[in-house]
Amino acid sequence: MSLGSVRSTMTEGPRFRFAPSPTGSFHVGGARTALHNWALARRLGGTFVLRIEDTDEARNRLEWTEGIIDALAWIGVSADDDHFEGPHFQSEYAAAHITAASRLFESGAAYYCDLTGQEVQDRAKKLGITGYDGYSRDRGVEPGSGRVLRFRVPEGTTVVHDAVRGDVLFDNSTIEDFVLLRGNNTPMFLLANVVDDIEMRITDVVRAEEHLPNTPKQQMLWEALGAEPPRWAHVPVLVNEQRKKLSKRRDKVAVESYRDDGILADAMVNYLMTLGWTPPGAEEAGSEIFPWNELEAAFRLEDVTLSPAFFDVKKLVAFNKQYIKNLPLADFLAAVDADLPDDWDRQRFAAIAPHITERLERLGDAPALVEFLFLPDGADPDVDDAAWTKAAKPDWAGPFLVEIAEAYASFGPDEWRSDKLKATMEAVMLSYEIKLGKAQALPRVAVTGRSVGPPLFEALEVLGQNETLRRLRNAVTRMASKSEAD
RNA sequence: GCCCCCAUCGUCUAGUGGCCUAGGACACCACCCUUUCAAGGUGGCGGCACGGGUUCGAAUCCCGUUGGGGGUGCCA
Repeated sequence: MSLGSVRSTMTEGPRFRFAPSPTGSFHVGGARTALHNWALARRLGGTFVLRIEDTDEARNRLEWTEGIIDALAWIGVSADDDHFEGPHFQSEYAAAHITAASRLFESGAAYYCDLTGQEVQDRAKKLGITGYDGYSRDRGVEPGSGRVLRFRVPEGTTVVHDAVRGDVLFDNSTIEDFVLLRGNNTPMFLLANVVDDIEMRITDVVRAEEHLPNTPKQQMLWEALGAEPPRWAHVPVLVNEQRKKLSKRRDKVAVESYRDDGILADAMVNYLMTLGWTPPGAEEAGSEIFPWNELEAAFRLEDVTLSPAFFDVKKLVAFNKQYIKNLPLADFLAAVDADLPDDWDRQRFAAIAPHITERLERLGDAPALVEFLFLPDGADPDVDDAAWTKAAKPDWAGPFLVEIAEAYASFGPDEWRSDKLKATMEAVMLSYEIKLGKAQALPRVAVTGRSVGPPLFEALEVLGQNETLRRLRNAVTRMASKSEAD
């Protein structure tokens, strides 16, 4: 990853942008917006511009920015791709913001006001209105310390053409003369944002719906600055189970936290894309699982839904399960490696891995499933008492266990294979008139400590004859002591 | 309060006036398969918020009601 200014080689085509503020973690909603912009930029042969809106938090800039770029890379938005441009930093455009503000003042599109925040509030209260009443519109206030620059909202109606929702009309009389420059002469978000977009020749603004109410103000600024406004698109917000906008405080929203939980990037990307949109062909396919290149080729703003979407972790996990199951073994081993204890024998894990991939919801579930294979020599697994009691209950359980242990003891070194282990158990169980499902229960608890896990005979093959016999004999002893106690 | 947006199964959605007795995915339930658990297969449960219009015909168009959400800073 390089933080140097990466210039896109794309010179034509639409220019999209993704403009996060560097506040630490990367929000899943932001990830979805980035994905939308990315899909469109690539499909349309355009550019994805990354701009870090770091107006006042410049100190941790590098660190946060690296985090954002890494998170973007994780979801496939790669800074090395030809369609990627940036990062640009809002803080580096401060001069342009001030210049634009001056132009607006000189043209009369904006004016200074010397009221303090408190005075504005007091006036509003007295007048029975909310917000600013336009007090200084025609007072001819000159620039000066403590004076804010406000935009002179013209009369009329502002029409926002939105690719997702169609035309949205705003009566300008409902929009107050908003602040462009603070009393300390620093630019407000709205101004900085618009000036940056103009400077970066942005043609398409695709973002979450929460920005829709800002849009008429921004559009008026574009026009006042003599620029042609971009194409707008506002996608619905992501909400929690209470149907509130996902928030950092209440909800688990950090992309990194899902990654750390063992959610695969492809699963996250695929799931995020299905919120507010369905890939065409999903119904015929009976599945919503699609590779990125197909999602990218099919995504259209016009097809995006209009209502907020619940970020459902259950469905995310369901997607993740599919993706883990479909992962080539080598990729699975690489992905899960970080979740395995350092001292586990990787070769041994690789031997059992094919039998656990379809049993995992998250990568991090892997260790618990096969722990019994990685105990120090001579150590016994923790036995689930309920599972043991249940498996040991039938009258035949004890004698059957003894016979299995004896049969397995007679295996030669080359015979210790899952197919033979299974065949032998099937032969023994015949005289007990039980099925394999019942027969394997006690040996399973004896060897793994639990009633569920990977297929037994495959696990035994990996465990090896010595350790298997030791655990089986241990269990035989336990059965014996139990019947004595009775 | 004011402005804006939205409204199909529990959830994500398909549906752009007749193809809808409303389709799929996730979740849930049952059965089958089975070496436990998974996976897989089959089936099931379950929805057009409400009220008025328009129309031969409305989930689809219009109006209203209700409900939800977003925004309303010298935050971004």
